[in-house]
Parts: sequence; structure tokens; C-alpha cells
Amino acid sequence: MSTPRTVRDRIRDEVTREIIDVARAHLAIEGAAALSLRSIARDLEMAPSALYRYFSSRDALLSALILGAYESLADGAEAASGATAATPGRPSERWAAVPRAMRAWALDRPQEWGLIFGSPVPGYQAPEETVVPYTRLAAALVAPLVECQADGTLRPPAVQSPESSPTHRDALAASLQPVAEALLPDLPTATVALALQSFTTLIGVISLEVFGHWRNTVLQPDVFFEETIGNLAASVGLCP
Amino acid sequence: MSTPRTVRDRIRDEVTREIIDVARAHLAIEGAAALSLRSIARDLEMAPSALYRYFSSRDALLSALILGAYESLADGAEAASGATAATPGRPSERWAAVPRAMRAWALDRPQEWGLIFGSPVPGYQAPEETVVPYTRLAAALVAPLVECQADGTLRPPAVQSPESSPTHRDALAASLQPVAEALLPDLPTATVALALQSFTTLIGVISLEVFGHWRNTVLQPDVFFEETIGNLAASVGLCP
DNA sequence: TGTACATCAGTGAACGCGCGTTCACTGATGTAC
DNA sequence: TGTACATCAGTGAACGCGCGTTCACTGATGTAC
Repeated sequence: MSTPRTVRDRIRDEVTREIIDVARAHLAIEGAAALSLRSIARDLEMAPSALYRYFSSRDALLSALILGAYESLADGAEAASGATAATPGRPSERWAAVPRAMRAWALDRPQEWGLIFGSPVPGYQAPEETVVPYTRLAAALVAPLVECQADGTLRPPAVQSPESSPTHRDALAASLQPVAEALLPDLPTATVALALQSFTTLIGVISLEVFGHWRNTVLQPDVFFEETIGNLAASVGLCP
Repeated sequence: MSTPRTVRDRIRDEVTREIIDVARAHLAIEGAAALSLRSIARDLEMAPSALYRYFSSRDALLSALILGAYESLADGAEAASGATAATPGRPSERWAAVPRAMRAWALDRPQEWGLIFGSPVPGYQAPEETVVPYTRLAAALVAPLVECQADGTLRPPAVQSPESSPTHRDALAASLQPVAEALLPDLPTATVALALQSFTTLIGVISLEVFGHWRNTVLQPDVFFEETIGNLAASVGLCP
């Protein structure tokens, strides 16, 4: 049931994977815009029309690549999270595991990082199913935070935001309700905001490096990255 | 001298601007990848070949668009910075001006934001001259920080990074030397790092909103944005 | 001020290209009896 | 186990398309005398 039964089905799965592998290699070299069914078919020594047995259009193939990128990134994050949870250390050390895995993944597959966090192609809609791996990624990132909260070892936010009118607080809580509910139940709104802000910073710091903005600016990106994720751990209230 | 003398020269400048305007409009709708000289020529009711009197190739036009985007963003940031410096208020209030201007610009011209901070087109090199507006942008952002430093009203970083081995500190200082020298002379390395981290967060929070990642996640992006820049002001040591 | 020549913007036809997608087909694999 | 039919992967030719870029040209604008 789970593995296909007939030879035909097995070959079909194999060829599908081959197509995606070649497509991903092309993506890495030429970028998403230049991805072409014909050139993929050429590499596979197939007729271009044969690809239509596997993907109904170029966009369908691109969607598969996008979804695959999300899943691969989420897998990497979860693996790192699982490994660090198995050998417990200081919370701020464990916090670092997922960011490091995300950065390593992004440096390894910059075009796919761009597919997820870069500018979207206008008129093209990312597949809905990306919500699932996206949530897995976020959950892996905040896992140490949730555990410390359960322990009671989480500190209150060190920096108090100056924007503290009650209306602002209410609006913020309402704004972040989906995040709080899905990932960080029972945490104070300010902490939820700081956790989301940490995610934001992480995406920013990785994107800026991967997209080439650190050239002549940040000479050793890894050092700045470590400093940044250390700061994030502290800001969010993880004990060192 | 500064304004062109002959009629021909004036018309040339006008047409050049028209081409760029139409190109920018196409960019906003179809994205950079789909930008085509022929469709621009069609809109201008010119022969496609006529564009070659103004730009030597498609890439040259794209470079002009990219440079223009950087300059427009830097102009916006500087205008906001100048306005807030003219009517002094609390430092953390003044700090907010440039981030708000950047966000407004990005929401207004999402594709151009993507040109600057999105995934780069492989094989295509952004023009060197972008360094100038990029520096103007960064300088506008940190202006309140520099002023507070001069005042002596800057606080030490509230959150102490746990990564504090002397070797790490040295490597960090070396890493950030270009940033420190160009923008934040005489500030402690930890503060330089936090300032660059603020820039990073800002790019992240704007990109995630503009690129559509807040859908069903952050219900009121402006509220979260305000919270974020408030946190950044505090983290960097600006008094409220 | 008027003339002769140089400069330059814009035209229109043509080049070669690679693309996504369709369609009628062939031949191999799978299924039902 | 063997046969008859259905399913499906892959082929190859063709479709129409829009693209960037080149080139010889025309006619208007600018310049030097």
C-alpha cells in the first residue's frame, strides 16, 4: 500500500524523482526564472512532451520544487532540533541548533532559499501545502523556548518595549493570535512578539548573507551570525 | 552645463525617463524576469530597436532600474531622517522615522524592494554604484544612534550576549570593521553588532510582509512592525 | 544669416533562438477472465 | 497458464509565440564656417 506494487509504479516514482533532481540542479545554476522543461528533458534524454506524463505544466513542476524546498528545510530544522533535545545542554546552546541548521541549508541551496524567502514570482501562487512544513520549521525553532516555559526557567523579556499603551498591547495580542495559538500558547504577548521577531531576524540575517549583501560589509558572516543568535536567545528570555 | 543645452539633449533625457518609467511599471506588474524590451517599446509606440539608442542591452536597462530603486529608497530614508532631525523629539521616536519610511516605500514598490533585497538573478551582477545609496540608507537609519552617542545619552546594550569569549569579541570586531568605520566610529563592538542586527531585523520584517509571509500569521502587520522597531530602539540603547 | 556637412534618433525588416504545449502514434506493462 | 483488452510511458513532429539584437536606411537636429 505505502510502497507502490507494480514495476510500472516503481519506475514512475523513480523517474519523477529524477526529473525533480535534474530540475533542482538547473534551478541552482540558472535560477527559477530560467527553469525550462525542454532543457530538463534534454538532460534526461527524453522528449519534452514526455514530461507531461509527470507534471501537468511547468508551473506544476515549479510548485513541486517549492514544496520540496520547504520540506527539506523543515526536515533539516527538525533533525537539528531533535539532536539537540536528545543531548540536553544549556537552553541558549540548544536554541542555536535550528538557526545554524537553517543557515547551513540556505548556504547549501541558495536558490531554494530564494524560492521560499525571496521575491515571489508575480502571478504565481505558492502551493497551499507549504503551510505544514512552514509550521514544522517554526515549531522546531521555538521548541527550546516552549520547554523553558514549561520548566519555569524562562526569564521575562529583558528589554521592555517603549510602545506600551494598552491599546497597542491589545492590538498586538490580536495580531499575533494565530502565532500564539499554534506555537506558543500561554506565553505573554511581549514574548510571542520577541519570538516572532527572532524568526524575522533569522530570516533577515540568512537572506542578507545568501543574497550577497555582506560583501565588503561583514567580513566573517559566521561570527556575526553567532553573535546574532546569541543576542536573540538572550532577548527572548532563555537562560544562558 | 548641469542641464543639457540643446533641444536634442533635453528630449533625450525626457525619453530616457519615459523608458525607465514604463519599464518600472512593467516591473511592478510582471516582475523582473518577465521584463522585455519589446513590450516596453510597444507601450511607448516605438520600434524595439529604438531602445538601443538609450540602453545598450536589456541588462543595462535592468541595471538602471536597480540603481534607481536603491536611490529612491535612500532618498526616502534620508528625507524621513531629515524631517525627524528638524523637529527633534525623543530619540526612540526619531529612530522610528527611517524604518517607517522604508516600509512605506517597500509596500508601495514591492517588486523594486525585491530587486534590492530579494533573490538575485544568477549570472547577473548588480551595478557597483549601488554602494553609494546603500550607505546613505544605512547612515540615515543609524543617525539617531550616532547623535545620542555624541550627546552621551546612549545607554549600554541592555542584553549582554552570552557569546563573550575574548576571541569571539576580537573576531566580531574584525568582522564588523567596515561597518564600524563607515557608519559608527567610536562605538563599542557590541553596539555596532546590535545596530547591524537592527538593520537585519528591519530588512527581515519588511521582506516577510512584502513577500507575503504574514498571510494568516500576522493579522495586522503594522502593529507588529511598530512593536519590532520599538524593541530595536531599546535593544540598541536609545533612550525612550 | 545662410549653407554644407556631421551627428544622431528612430524605422522596419530580418536573424536565429528557445520556449510551453498539443496530438496522433507506438510499444511495452498490467489486468481480468 | 494463456489470451484479449485496457492502461500508460514515451516519441517525434508540429503549433504559435515572443524574445534580444543587428543592420542599412531616412530624416530631423546641431555645428562650423
